[in-house]
Amino acid sequence: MGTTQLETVPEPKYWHLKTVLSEALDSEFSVGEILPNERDLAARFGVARATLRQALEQLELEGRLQRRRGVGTTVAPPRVGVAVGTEQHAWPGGGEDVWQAVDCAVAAPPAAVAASLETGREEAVYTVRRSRVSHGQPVAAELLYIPASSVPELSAIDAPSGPARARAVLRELQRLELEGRESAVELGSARADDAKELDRLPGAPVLVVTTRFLAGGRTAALSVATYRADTCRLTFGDSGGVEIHQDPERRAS
Amino acid sequence: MGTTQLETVPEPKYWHLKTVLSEALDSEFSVGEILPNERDLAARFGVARATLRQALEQLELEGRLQRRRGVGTTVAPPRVGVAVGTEQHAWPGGGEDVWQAVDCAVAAPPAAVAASLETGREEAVYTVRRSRVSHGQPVAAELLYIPASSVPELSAIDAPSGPARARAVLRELQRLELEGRESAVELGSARADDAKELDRLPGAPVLVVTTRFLAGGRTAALSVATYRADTCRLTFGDSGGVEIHQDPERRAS
DNA sequence: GAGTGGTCTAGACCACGGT
DNA sequence: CCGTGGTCTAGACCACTCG
Repeated sequence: MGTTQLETVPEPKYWHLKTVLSEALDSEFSVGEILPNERDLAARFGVARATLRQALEQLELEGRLQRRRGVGTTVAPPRVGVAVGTEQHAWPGGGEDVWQAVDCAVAAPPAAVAASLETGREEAVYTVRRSRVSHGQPVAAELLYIPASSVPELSAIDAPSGPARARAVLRELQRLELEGRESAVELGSARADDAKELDRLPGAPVLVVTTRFLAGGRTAALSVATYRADTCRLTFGDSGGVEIHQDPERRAS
Repeated sequence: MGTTQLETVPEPKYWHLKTVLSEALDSEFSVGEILPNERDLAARFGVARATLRQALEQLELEGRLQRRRGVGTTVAPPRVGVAVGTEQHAWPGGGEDVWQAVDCAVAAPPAAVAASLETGREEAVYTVRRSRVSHGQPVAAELLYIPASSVPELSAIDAPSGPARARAVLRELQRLELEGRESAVELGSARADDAKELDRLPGAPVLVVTTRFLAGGRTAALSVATYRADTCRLTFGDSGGVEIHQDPERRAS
């Protein structure tokens, strides 16, 4: 009996909300501006707070928003482009480096790392922690795994634990002839320790860049770097590392 | 009154759940196996379904699980490595290509694309849709923007709309001398059309690879490719594109 | 039609950051 | 202390897949 089938596609509320908010961000807000709190926003749109939050989560994932507990929700600046994989034939720590050595331990690596390094299961490797800062904000945390066999000249007690030892290991690495590197990027979620260093909550989305450094026909070092997915755009260039200032296409709806 | 402050760090339930489930996946389940449904799992762990879902969401984000409405939750296979940015100096569509041309339209591109192409705001460009399949599964959807000025020999009605015209445009592109390319990777969420092609729901997490093809001192073409973030690991190699069969380090907690 | 995951609600309490 | 976002609950209904 004339059951008018309008509203043909019942688009989810949160999806529609996201679109509306996204347009509002473009036209009515400027970077850094603080949004009304979640309870007010939910009331204003006539939805439950959970639904509103679902929309905000998506916008945060896309780098449009930044939310901080106890503070509020702010409009995020455009993602910062961080160069990865330039200086194709350079060891980590060489030349002027964007990374800062934080610490260095000697320990057995995770199983997957050991397999990639083709070291024994329980064989200890140098584990260098580094952090990367861009525009005053921490953007990445890295763990660099270096088998002792890659730096044979180094004695384990060469320097006191800490940044000094980390730098000593990296310095020693430069002596090898680097034959190439292979990188992979995938989505992950921040472990508790990385999250702390990145000023995010555990579980925050990150881009994990795994790089194998090849020398002497094998993997001489392995880097696992986790970048903040909300604030970073990873750039790979073969054109001399030209900085792209162009805003990438907004992928929102 | 001896308020024993055990449980020192009230780790969120869903986080702990994620860890437990993750270990269970490693030890008690095999790839493709189907998990109990969400209501049963929630009951078994004594949490609300929403909490259980929060844990599952994280695991899906990390590529450990695959959920499909009306079907169930299954254990996902390891992420497939897809090569990006190899054949550094090749145009899209050249040689044996992993991409398949789907369609080609002539339309005004999004503002951000127009800016990157340095074309006029309303200037129409060829917009080629391509899709990429790996191991029988769709892994990426791409939009290739090519200004008419990059393929001057082509007449707009050279071929009927559809794959044939798409291939004609790509063929024409080969005539230019490619000077380099710049790529960037960032996290995004799938638009409705891309989601459909990738067999996912709108909003699903994707890795967006934006590539500028440089010729004649300017951007001759722009590719925006969206890869399924749950199933893909993007590989960048300067060592001849050696396939890495090694499982990357699991970033789960 | 039965069973699955996806959406949505209206509450509650907690952890954190500033005042 | 108050206000913020983060977590959690116990329901309900919807959209989809498949037998």
